[in-house]
Amino acid sequence: MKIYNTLTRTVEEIVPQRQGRIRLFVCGPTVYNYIHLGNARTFVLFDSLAKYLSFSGFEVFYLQNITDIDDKTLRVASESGVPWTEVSQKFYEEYRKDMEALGANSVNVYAKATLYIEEIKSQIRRLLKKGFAYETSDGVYFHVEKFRDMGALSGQKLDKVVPGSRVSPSEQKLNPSDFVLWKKQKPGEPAWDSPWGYGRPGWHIEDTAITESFFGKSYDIHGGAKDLMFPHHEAEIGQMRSISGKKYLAKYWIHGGYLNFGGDKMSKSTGNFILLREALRKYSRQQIRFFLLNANYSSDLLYTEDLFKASCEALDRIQTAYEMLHGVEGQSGSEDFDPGIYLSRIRSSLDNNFDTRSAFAYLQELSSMIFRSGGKLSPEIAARARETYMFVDRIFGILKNDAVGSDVSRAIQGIINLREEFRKKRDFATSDMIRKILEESGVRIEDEASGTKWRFV
RNA sequence: GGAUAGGUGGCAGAGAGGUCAUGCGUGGGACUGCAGAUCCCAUCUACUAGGGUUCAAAUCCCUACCUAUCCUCCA
Repeated sequence: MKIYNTLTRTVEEIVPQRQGRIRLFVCGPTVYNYIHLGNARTFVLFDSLAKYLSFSGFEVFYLQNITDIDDKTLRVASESGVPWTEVSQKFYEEYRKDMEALGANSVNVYAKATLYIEEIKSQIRRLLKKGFAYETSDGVYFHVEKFRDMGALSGQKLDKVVPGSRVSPSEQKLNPSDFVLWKKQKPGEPAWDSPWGYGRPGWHIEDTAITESFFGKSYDIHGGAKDLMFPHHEAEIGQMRSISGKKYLAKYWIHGGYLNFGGDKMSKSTGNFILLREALRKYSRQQIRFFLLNANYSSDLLYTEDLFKASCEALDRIQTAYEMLHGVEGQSGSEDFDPGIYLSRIRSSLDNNFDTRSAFAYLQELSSMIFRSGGKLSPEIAARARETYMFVDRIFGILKNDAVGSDVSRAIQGIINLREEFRKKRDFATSDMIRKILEESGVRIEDEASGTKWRFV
């Protein structure tokens, strides 16, 4: 498949460094709060991408880091009067629960930064030895001027970067863009022993220490949302390539767009966000995933209630067509068609820079074909169509596969049979009441010529 | 100031030189006890502006304007 590589600014065929195996790393969350829908967008993207790469025949190893020590962790800890380790542990667990609820289950290893302190120190030691880092009274810093390719990923030129307003005058940095590798301990802060005294790792170094542990000095794909491109990903590249001397840290860099909310980027620091778990209370994970994936992954996506609803309508139609496949009459329709072409079109859309929007458009076309057939498809065609839906579902997780034949479904079927008795007697007042009560309980029923269908809403 | 990505029908959003994107919405009809779902017809000849290249441009080139994001923690 081809994918847009931020590093080269072109769409490139993915050719892994090791035949048939892809090593994928994605920046995970800083666990000091619940994740929001914008975070979820990124994780759903890479979850789906990892699954698609697997389906495309690659053996994928998907690694994600967990930032479990950070200024924000400490701030939350001191505000709530809870040890920082409890804050991290709690929100790490909540993050995992959220991912589970979202069906994002393709990560092989979640690596917590604090479990890699030795590896982090080893990297810092090597950077110091090679002259890429220097020590000051408050920490160890990476000297950006020593790394020629600094800024290559984002296109930024060091001398044009406006230094942040938060750079305090007391800092002894050689260049305003120098970033911290090791933060020396301040009173009351947690710390680990090191050649540079007690302290804790900087944010950027944890990722390269973790990826080096698992993948070595170079791997295939690095993912993340585009807000991490500068300076975080630049810093990672600077650190690892300075150590390794290799051409790449990762050969392909994939950046996802933002989820915007109320005109602005969804962001924890501005308070402009919807928590994923809040969204999951109102909507199904299928609806959330479809909404997040029904857009170009690198473009920003606007969230509004209306747009979300429209997306749900579209998904509903796909879902209804899929369900219709279960009840086909087994007779050939006048308009037989080949569902296989939709599957191959979906695959080529995905092969083309993971164009999920077009892939879904084809799925919608397939759905229209099924509706147009009026439910009269040969079993063979129905089976092939079902295959297409299942393929899409295994990668994107957008279809509801309610267990038909479960105890619950038998109970619901019983109620529907009861309602049918009233309908036969033309007691519509009672039958409508049953329908209304079922609807309020989350079961929608629809009368069709072939019988009454039901589904969860 | 620098960097990056963009400007497509009522809305969202694909396409990347010549043929229907798709979905949501809207109007009408069919079906139905009603509702829903679905179908049919209609609505829509849309591509920021101005130049150019070409037999042909939403798609390529130039100019202008506009938007978003990053340069500070951020998925």
